[in-house]
Amino acid sequence: MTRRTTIDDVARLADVHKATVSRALNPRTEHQIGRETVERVRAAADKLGYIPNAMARGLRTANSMTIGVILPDLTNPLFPPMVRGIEDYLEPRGYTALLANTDDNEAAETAAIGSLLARRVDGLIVASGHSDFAALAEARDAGVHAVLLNRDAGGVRFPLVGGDDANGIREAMAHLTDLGHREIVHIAGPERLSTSVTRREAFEAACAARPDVIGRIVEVPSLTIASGFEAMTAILGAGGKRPTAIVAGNDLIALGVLRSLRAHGLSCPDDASVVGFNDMLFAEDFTPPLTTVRVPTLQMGREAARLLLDIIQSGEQPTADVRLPVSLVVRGSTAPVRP
Amino acid sequence: MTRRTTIDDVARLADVHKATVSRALNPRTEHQIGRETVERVRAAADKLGYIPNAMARGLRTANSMTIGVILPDLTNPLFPPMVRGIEDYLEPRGYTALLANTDDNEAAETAAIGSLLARRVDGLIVASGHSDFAALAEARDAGVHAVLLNRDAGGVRFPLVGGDDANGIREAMAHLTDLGHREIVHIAGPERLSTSVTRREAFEAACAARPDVIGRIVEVPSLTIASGFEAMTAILGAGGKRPTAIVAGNDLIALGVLRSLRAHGLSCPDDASVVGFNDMLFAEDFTPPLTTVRVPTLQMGREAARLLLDIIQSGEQPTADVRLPVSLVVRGSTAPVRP
DNA sequence: TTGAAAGCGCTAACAC
DNA sequence: GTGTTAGCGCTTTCAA
Repeated sequence: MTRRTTIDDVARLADVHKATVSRALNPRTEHQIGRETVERVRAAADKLGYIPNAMARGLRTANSMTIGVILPDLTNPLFPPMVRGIEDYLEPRGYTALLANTDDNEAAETAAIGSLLARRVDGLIVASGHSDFAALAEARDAGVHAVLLNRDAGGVRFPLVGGDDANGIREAMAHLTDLGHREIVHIAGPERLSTSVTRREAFEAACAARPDVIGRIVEVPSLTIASGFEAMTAILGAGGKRPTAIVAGNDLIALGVLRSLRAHGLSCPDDASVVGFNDMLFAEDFTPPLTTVRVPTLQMGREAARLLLDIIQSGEQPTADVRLPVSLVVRGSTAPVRP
Repeated sequence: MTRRTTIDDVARLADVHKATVSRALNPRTEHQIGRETVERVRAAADKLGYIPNAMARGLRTANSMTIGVILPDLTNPLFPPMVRGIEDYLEPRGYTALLANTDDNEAAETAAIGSLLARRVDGLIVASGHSDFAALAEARDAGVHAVLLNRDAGGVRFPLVGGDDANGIREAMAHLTDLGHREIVHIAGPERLSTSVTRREAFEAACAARPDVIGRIVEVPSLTIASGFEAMTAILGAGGKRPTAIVAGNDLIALGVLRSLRAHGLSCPDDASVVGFNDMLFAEDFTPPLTTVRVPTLQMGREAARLLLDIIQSGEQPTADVRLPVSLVVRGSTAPVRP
């Protein structure tokens, strides 16, 4: 890699001091410099293909124009839209996102935070919040600004941008009861995830408000297809009355439920209705197309980035969390209960 | 954000010179320092929570330990596994990936390259290659090392890591002809993508080798569900004999084909067999589950990262491209041709 | 409006 | 085995 052009090269060619080059090329200080000089500097910079070194600038200005994004697994379809939303907001503002996958694993969380702090990120967007995210405290101690995305964290308090999960469950339950369902099982995600708790509580509240509805909760250890499959298989294997509807903790669980139903020779929605959560990619292409709660993941990413940049620029912590509206999308996996 | 601890703080506490701290904390130079001193420095660093400033280090060493990843759209399910593979390889080696989405748009490509060059990435992995990626020349001129992932680029020559697409199409065609299909349409992606060209040529070759097979090619402008839907709708709308099988340029197109079939009240695979390409996430959950060519995207990402780091460390350009094996996954969207 | 000088935090060459 | 010195490429006082 041949030596890159530096500000001194440009200064020499334009026959000015490098400080002048710096000012001429920075939109915020450009007005301090004579019109003609700016032109000359620009011409020189263009000619040499000068691209300022962001590391040198960052070292001097003490901000890296870089945002760390911590998520469990990019391969989980929930996250790419969030990341895209974040990047779309950051990019035109000169910021770059640094991604770190944690796989819900404490060692990786610690490593991720360490790597991001070493790169002196100006802020953190944490989409992998859970109740015992110890490494997050390190970031807090380092004075890094952070915003939580989708999932709340336990110990460390940062503002949260999420969807209105409780309302999503309410709508799902209203839809199912309208269809005549009275025996409903909620397959809930692990308690360490705030979204699981919110959804479960909303489910319980909805049942409490409708004494004719018999609600039951099954908790699974992870929000995966496998967990959904196993939970549904257990439900079908157990004796007693089969529920007529399932409210899954998320779409992956719902997909596992669909697969289990199929494996048992049962039909959805004829033998059981299923509702998912998130409206992830391809939810409409499953067999049957999934009725689910749409969460505006792309917009959530944008909002998180916006909130974080606001915090960085103002230096103030915001007062309240941001809850974006969700909406029920009715498709083929729900139907009136069979007589 | 309170001032972070620097190497001088650690030096003061350990009562050594900062150069000693630097050496003691760097695994590669640690042996130069006395055992006891290393311990003392480590203790001091731990106590202060010292995390070296990667920008300062990068400025001094002239490498950022950073790799730029250029892709069309993270939201396209083809890419998250590749990115994950890249990150999994980079992370334990101290590198971080910087993502840039281009949306197949020239302005964004230029902006992406510029932003990555400003951050002085040590190398580039380009998953958005196409025949007129002009901005790539800028990277080449800057002396940046690069590896192409999945798609080849036109003008600028860099090593490519991809799947054995030609063989994938051969296997798909063998499968279809075994099932008795003789009228087959290939819905090909745009010519600017090397994968489209390779697949199309393999399709043509397979047809040429089987004179009893009537192959036809329909080209679409993008590898999307919408393109697949429109193409299939046009095929069904046109008079003449309907093909008994479709070889889609990728899974998204195949999905569009499935949707179109359904919209026309036709059944897959009864009225037409469909083969996709990539085996992207959830291909097995569609209606019907998609027969497709599995491309090892995660492994391709790893390989690309490995190749790039090798190039960076050795300074040598590799001789040949890397082609990873692909395999046909037979599922429900293909069946024997109806008599 | 522009120049000079200092320094961000680190590592590498050179001393001893 | 450890200290000294210089400098990576930039921005930002302070002067003029």
